[in-house]
Amino acid sequence: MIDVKLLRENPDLFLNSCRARGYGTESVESFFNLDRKWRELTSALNKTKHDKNVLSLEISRAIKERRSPDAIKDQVKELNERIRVMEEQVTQIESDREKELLMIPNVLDPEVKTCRGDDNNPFLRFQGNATVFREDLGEFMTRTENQGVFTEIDYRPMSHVDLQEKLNLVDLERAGKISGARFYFIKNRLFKLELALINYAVDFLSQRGFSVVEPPLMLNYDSMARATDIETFKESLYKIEGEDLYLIATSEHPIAAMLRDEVLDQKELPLRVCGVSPCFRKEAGAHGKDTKGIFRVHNFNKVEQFIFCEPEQSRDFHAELLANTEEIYRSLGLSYRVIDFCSSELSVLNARKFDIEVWFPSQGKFREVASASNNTDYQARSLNIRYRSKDGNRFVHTLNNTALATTRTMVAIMENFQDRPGNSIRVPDVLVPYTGFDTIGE
RNA sequence: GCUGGGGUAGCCUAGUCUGGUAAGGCGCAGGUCUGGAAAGCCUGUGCUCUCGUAGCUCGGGAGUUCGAAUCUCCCUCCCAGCGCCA
Repeated sequence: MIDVKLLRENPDLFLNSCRARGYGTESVESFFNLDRKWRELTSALNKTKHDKNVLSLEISRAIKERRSPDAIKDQVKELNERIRVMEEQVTQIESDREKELLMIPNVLDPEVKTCRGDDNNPFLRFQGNATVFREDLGEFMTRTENQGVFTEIDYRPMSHVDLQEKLNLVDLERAGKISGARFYFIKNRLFKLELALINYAVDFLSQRGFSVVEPPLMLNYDSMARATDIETFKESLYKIEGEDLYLIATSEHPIAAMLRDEVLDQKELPLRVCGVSPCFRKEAGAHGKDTKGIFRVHNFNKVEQFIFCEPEQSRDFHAELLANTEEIYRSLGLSYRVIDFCSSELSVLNARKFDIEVWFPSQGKFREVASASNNTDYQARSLNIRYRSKDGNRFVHTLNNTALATTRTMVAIMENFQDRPGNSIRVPDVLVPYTGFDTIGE
């Protein structure tokens, strides 16, 4: 939720943000219309309530002085009826105004480029040495603005779908039989690799000041609605039938909601939290995309980074979150590019967002593996998370970034570290202490 | 799931029986004092707005009443005991 005071003081800030995102400005205009009506009505209402309070005291006094209060009582009854009618109107206007307010997106970080379409997301940097099939060199160099470092190969590596079937690592068919498309059984050494990835990421973040939590996997409507936006409800969330509960789509949401309605001490900030959990997603907006394999699935495990901090520091911590994930992928030996997001591609919550996209040689594409968001005070205001400062209680800023989602990272490992005939997969060196083996297959 | 006890401002607590418009302490901020500090003393310290001799606020909602932290009902969360259970 945005800052109403700031909106009243500086409407242009929000109008410009809406325009840059490609949203209409109707919400802002409609808000001001309703706000004007609300001011007029609450003023009249408060005056009437004041009159009532005065008369009420008068009754108290009359009783003490042994005078009859009946005449005053009748007056108050009349006022009560007027108050009841006015309150109904105010409640309606407040609810309409609130709806408009929730439609107004966060103010963009001034660094965000005004542009549209994910093809135009500004490229920031490339890291690594990618294995690139000759035919994909054009795509690779375009996406890295000719800064990509690569090793050329003259064949297309096996897709993870074929490889995992060949090596008996995933059973999609039976998962489909019992649950449907986009479900999977992970088996054997691939499962141990998954545990290794989780443990590696948790250790990595623990060494960098993060506490670790396994969150509730379901949230009630109120907490979920405050932690996220309408788009997530439409595209991602599974509802539990007959209960006020939703399966989480990321541990970001329970971690953010964890501190809702709390006032933190300034000393507690920054608060770095690492969340580990399954994530459940309907993928409603992705019909036909990535239908095979485990790249896009209805549930997967993810290690998430989350930071609560003071407003002045959120840009620095955004950079820290990005650097952490880059370091994890670099240490795994995977090549990636970092992109900044276009104004039109950001979610309602985001002030700014970076993505990390790893090179998948069999697909011949960079694909998203991590998403680093700075939600400034937007999420914290909805969740009412504040801290005590010299200037009174202020809303914290919240930031999040994937540390590592297991399925996508395993796909990346399968596609980048398979041998030529697709008989085995090399385990990244940093994971060997966790897996206890250095090869899958053979 | 059952029984009992609880939820009051950032924290702790009084008020609830007997309805009359949230008392006090801690912490925090400012002032006074001081060479500087501590202590003491004074002031402020829930939210909203149009900033007032204003309105709202006692876990949430509904009811009774001129008036509810207080009485009634429903819900919720916490604690203890019992039951069930991986």
